[in-house]
Amino acid sequence: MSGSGEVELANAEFFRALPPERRDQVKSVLREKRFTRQRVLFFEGQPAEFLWVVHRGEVRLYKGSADGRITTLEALGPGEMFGAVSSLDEDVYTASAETVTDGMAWCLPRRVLMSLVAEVPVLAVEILVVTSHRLRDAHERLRSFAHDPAPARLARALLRSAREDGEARVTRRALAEASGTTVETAIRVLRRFERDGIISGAVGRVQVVDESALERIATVASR
Amino acid sequence: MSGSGEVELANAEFFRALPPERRDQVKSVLREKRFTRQRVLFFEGQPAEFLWVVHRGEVRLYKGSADGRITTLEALGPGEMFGAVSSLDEDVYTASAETVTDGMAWCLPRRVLMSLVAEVPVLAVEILVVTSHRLRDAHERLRSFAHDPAPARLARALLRSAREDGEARVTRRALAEASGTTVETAIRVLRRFERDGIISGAVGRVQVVDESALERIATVASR
DNA sequence: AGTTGAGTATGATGCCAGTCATACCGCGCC
DNA sequence: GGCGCGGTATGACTGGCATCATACTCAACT
Repeated sequence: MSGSGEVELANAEFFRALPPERRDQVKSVLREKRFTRQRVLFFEGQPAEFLWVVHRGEVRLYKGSADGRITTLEALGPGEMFGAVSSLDEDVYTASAETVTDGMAWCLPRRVLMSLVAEVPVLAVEILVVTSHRLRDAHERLRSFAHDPAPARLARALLRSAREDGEARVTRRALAEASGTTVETAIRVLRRFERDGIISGAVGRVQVVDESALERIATVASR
Repeated sequence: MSGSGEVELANAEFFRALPPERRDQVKSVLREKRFTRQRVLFFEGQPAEFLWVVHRGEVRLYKGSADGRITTLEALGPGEMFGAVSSLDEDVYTASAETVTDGMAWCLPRRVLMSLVAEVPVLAVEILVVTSHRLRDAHERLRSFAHDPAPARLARALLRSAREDGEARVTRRALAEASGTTVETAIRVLRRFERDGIISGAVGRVQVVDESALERIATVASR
């Protein structure tokens, strides 16, 4: 995620790789989907109809387990795309998408995407760069989930969602779902961070005070 | 991973997207790297010099933690590529690669890869399809690592590495590293599987007897 | 045959974290 | 104001899994 403002079509992932004249052409096919917070955009398993690009607001991709637990896979902000992977090589979405805040997203129909990529192959490179980055990210989180203790994973999640000023607008629940643990553990750990002067807490908000301490916790073997 | 035989250049990932005349041309630039088992091909953090494609044998990508524990990210067989993601959008490898068996791999220098993609953009689509598939895979494992108990994760790893006849040539150690647990737990869980008649064990080898039972354990909330 | 080492196996111990139950607080809503 | 709800918080209980120590089996090597 990269900031919470608003992004021009021309600067958004995917669209920025489009030649300007094409961009206007595509614009007419685009649907604009306005949304309020905590709305499901699509569920895992539904037919992948669109490539989505966030214009304003925040969206998260997640997966649910059989027992109802949820894991957040990606948090996306203005300019970032999602649904591309499913649209290109699978016919259904392989994760669910939910809005975090109010906002708006552009939707590009799958068929248009396909023909666009066929005509303007550079688009594939653009999508590839984004996908590559996310794959590396997923690999690193995979390693972390495999062996890192909960405090380290939570520290990572905190650093991820904190802005430049160190503030993170996230609930304990959101942090838990992003770091593969439960709300209770998140609360306990964050409470300890607060006692140690590493963060200061508030409702639905966490202020990172000692960033380097968090980074130490996130990376070190922790014992 | 897809079988353990040998693959023709023309059928390998990446190369199959190349027009035949180009293929011969590229062939002359290719290096053939022969290897024995348990050899490190490259470490995480080293400059990404090549795109690799397995010709014969098995290779795995992995990451190590500060405390020495290892997580296997991908297991790759004949025809499958790796190092592409790093080569394209980063200048260093973002994971380590190690051979599992004896075999051979083709190495395509990074510069050649870059210019090839620029000239033959369809290559980007080919790489994108592979990368997309791996990203979806990584996401699913991420969910599994976040909340699934060790038996479910091990069952998954077993199903992944079993061939059509149900035999998996893996050590307990390899299974542990692929499922985010320890050798001891892997042993314990596999022992229980064996008692329950789900698998039959041997040194460095596991025979899946009751595949559907494994699938149940892998997917169900396990309690 | 004896040695070595890798893989496999088991039990004891302890910690970490998940579950359950409960409670408080602030806030929006009726 | 009273109510309900979501987020936060805490304590008691429980269980899964890691750690450590130890030992067995088998194959390779000498």
